[in-house]
Amino acid sequence: MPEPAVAILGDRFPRAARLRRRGEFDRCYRQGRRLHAGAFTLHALPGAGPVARLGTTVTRRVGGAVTRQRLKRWTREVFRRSPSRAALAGCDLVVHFRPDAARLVFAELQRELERLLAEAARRRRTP
RNA sequence: GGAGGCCCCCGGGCGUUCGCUCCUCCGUCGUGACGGAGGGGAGGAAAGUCCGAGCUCCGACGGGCAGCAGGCUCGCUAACGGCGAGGCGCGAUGACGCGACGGAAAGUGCAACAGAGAGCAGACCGCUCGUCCCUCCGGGCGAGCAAGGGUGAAAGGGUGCGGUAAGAGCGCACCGCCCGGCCGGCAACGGUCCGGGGCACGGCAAACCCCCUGCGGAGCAAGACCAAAUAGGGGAGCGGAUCGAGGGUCGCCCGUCCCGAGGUCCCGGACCCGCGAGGGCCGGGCGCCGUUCCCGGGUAGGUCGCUGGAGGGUACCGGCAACGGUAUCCGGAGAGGAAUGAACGUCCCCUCGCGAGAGGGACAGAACUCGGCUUACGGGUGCCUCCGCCC
RNA sequence: GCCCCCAUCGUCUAGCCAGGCCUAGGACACUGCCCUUUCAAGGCAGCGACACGGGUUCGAAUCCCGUUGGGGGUA
Repeated sequence: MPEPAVAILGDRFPRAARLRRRGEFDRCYRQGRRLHAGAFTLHALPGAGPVARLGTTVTRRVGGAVTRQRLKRWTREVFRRSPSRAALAGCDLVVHFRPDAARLVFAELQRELERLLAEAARRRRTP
């Protein structure tokens, strides 16, 4: 059976759509294009895979475990429903939060992250 | 009504949509995914990592020294620095709370400054007597004293009476203290009916230390297993007894078991000499096969460890209680860049607003698992204490 | 995750183990004055700290407990 296409994936977010190894993160940091928002950075690395893959990193300086987990969950939620997701198929993405991300609320994060995702998708089509 | 104390409980509920993770069942490809159905899915502190255990590895263990920890008594417990009850001390008007609470009549040490004197002490101002000088005030010398003043955190019992030149446990009464007996209590300790002692023995052991008790180390990134590559590789062992250099583990030392180069004897030999008894020589063999162990090589990855356990609820029984016993019921997370989220409706509480409505609802996220402690934090029931007012 | 260590002026540090001499010392920096035509250098003076909360002691930066905040090791 061929790998499931993005259209079949829909709004779902299984393991195949997540970065899971140290090396994959490092490759994004070193070779990926960086896009900045107020409190976080998006590292985007184009690839040949069938789906876009996402990883999230938060420094301990951001806050306690609850704060850091919340940011990761929000990030996944935005990515999962993002309209730019299909256009980014094959890309490896890492969202890294900086210490002042603790003051973010969901609506603000959603607006900024959507902006970066759309930008990444646009630059991929027209390099 | 206001301030507080103690114990216990809860940690938002219901519904819809889109997702995540694990388990079971079914189906398809195929042995791991995908699809479908059903079910489970953060806490009272999951936290800090401060104690105590289980579990795993370091080969097993004993003794001494060192080190560390604990330290009123009796219980509870797998264990504890935890909990319960009791004793003593301190704090609070009180309910109640807090306590590193063994030893200073073993030794060593410490006590700045002030003060005459700080450890088996001391006489600065004083008090008294004698004597001398002096008109008086007062002063010198000798002797006795420590009541009063003063210094200090601390100055060798307190109050009163007697006593005296003035004084002093010098004597007496009461209080306190020490020793012994008696009584109550398992004990810590208490009582003070009894006897003895005029009182010596100050403080600090979160100073060294002494006494008693306990403790091997590391930690699930412990540890175990698996396919593949360097690699169809290399090395050692595969009879017994005895002696035994030495080696190996928990900070050090010693010892037992353990491992063990090698020696001796026994043993073996298809080789050499001899007719033979036997002697010599060689050997614990080489090659091949089998088997055990080591190196490669425990690194990245995968699987296991991984959740059912000193488990929880209820009832009865024993116990003041902590807790224990019996019966019965329940099944309560197991991820791995790491699952509980997002959006909305409604109910509950609080704030703002005449109102429609708006905003807010704490501390905080499992990572091998338990028992505690500590810290953070929202709310509630009950009982109790003190104060004010009313009847 | 686990295991350790540390905390003193704005910065770097001494004192801590054996408590009192600490009203906490030094260097650089900062402020003012002197010197100089001016600046620098130099001299004098000043400002300025024991992370926080309890406890032990007559007395705590020092000893003990807790909290907070930093740092390191470990695959």
